[in-house]
Amino acid sequence: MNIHSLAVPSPVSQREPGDRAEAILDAALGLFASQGYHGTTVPEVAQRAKLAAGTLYRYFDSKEALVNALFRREKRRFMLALLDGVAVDAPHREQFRALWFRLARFYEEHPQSTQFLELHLHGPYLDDESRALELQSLEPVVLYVQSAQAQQVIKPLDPKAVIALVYGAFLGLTKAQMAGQLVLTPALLAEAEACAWEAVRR
Amino acid sequence: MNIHSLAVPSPVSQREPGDRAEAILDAALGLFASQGYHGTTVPEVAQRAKLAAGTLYRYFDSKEALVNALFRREKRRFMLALLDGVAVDAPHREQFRALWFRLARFYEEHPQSTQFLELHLHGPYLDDESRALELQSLEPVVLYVQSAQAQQVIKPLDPKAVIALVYGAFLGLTKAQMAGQLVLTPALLAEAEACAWEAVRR
DNA sequence: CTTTCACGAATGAATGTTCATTTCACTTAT
DNA sequence: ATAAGTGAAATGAACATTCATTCGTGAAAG
Repeated sequence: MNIHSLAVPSPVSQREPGDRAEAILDAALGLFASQGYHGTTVPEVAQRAKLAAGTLYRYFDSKEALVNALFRREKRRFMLALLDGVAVDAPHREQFRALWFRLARFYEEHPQSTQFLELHLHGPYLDDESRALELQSLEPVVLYVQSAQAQQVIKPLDPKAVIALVYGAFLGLTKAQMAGQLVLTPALLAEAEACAWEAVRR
Repeated sequence: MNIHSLAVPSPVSQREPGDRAEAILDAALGLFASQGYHGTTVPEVAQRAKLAAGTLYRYFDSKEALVNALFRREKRRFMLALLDGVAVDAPHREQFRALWFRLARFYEEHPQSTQFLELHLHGPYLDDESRALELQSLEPVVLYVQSAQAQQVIKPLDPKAVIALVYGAFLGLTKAQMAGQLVLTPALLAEAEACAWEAVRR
């Protein structure tokens, strides 16, 4: 996709490209999340990242490459926040609560990322690699649901329906908060967690 | 209006019964729903509505006026489908079921409308009138929830949280279906309705 | 009955603007 | 000096919108 060393003199490793590329991705996140892909211009992204429009193209081949790189970074962040170090041996009820509050924490710390991932899930500009990552990410959660179902703890629905219901409910809350209709206090989040559990428990 | 609207250039004398504006809105619905506002061009809308780009401007002042007219038409359709003729005297459990299946029916019959309304809810191109309609539409549903809460039938959460949870869960299902991960059979919808009720019942 | 006329509706090429992307002259570090 | 990185401006394409023109129709005139 972006930086190949084919047609260019071999790159001397005296720079720190990570920082600059990260800054571009950070800038793009806020803009894509609030204005969408087509509603955001490249010069806008560059300005927020404090560089000139042309310079951005040294880090990303195109606007499309940028949005895909961003999607993959945010998706990985999200899945890491959701699953990394989760206690797979805990009771299913405990795991459910843990997953819910990990969702809540990720949203609290990265609302733009949540918004971006939701908004761009079905964008036609996402490439095969991004789509593959999307599918692959769902797998561990499906396994959790199936395990809980095997223990008769969660209703025997299609696991993807279970996920859609619970995550959909969570997203509904975040949307209401972003629209200013609701404040997601810890108390409300805890009550909503109980609701979500009641929805899917056997 | 014009009784003889057979003035179409060559082939078409069997136009939509009423208005040409309706044909434009129909065309715009499909495009805005799948490509978003900025991702859709006016000539594209005109072509799908089978008229020239310039002609569209005889019916709508601008692209923004078009998307607002469309938003209001679809929002009204949606609220009508959800609430019109609902049995306000039935038990709350019955009303909940009725509302859920009205959602399902509307989605089944107008998936693009569901998608459009969800996608454009927070677009900065929506004007004050559209936003006012949005807020006003929520009111009857809030009243239903409050009534059920007064009867100790639904959990005493913020009514908007109840709505966000239930409608969010429903939207989660529709998204999963549109992504091809799920098929919303009548059986699944009925099971999901039971889940949603378990989530919010007292 | 046929021709002419008037006028609103419809057209699509033209307009000015904005965009993604490229180019190039300049800086900076070696 | 040289190589690599950078920003400002240039470029060409695509966009929303406009407008001079054409078209189709019913009425009027012959």
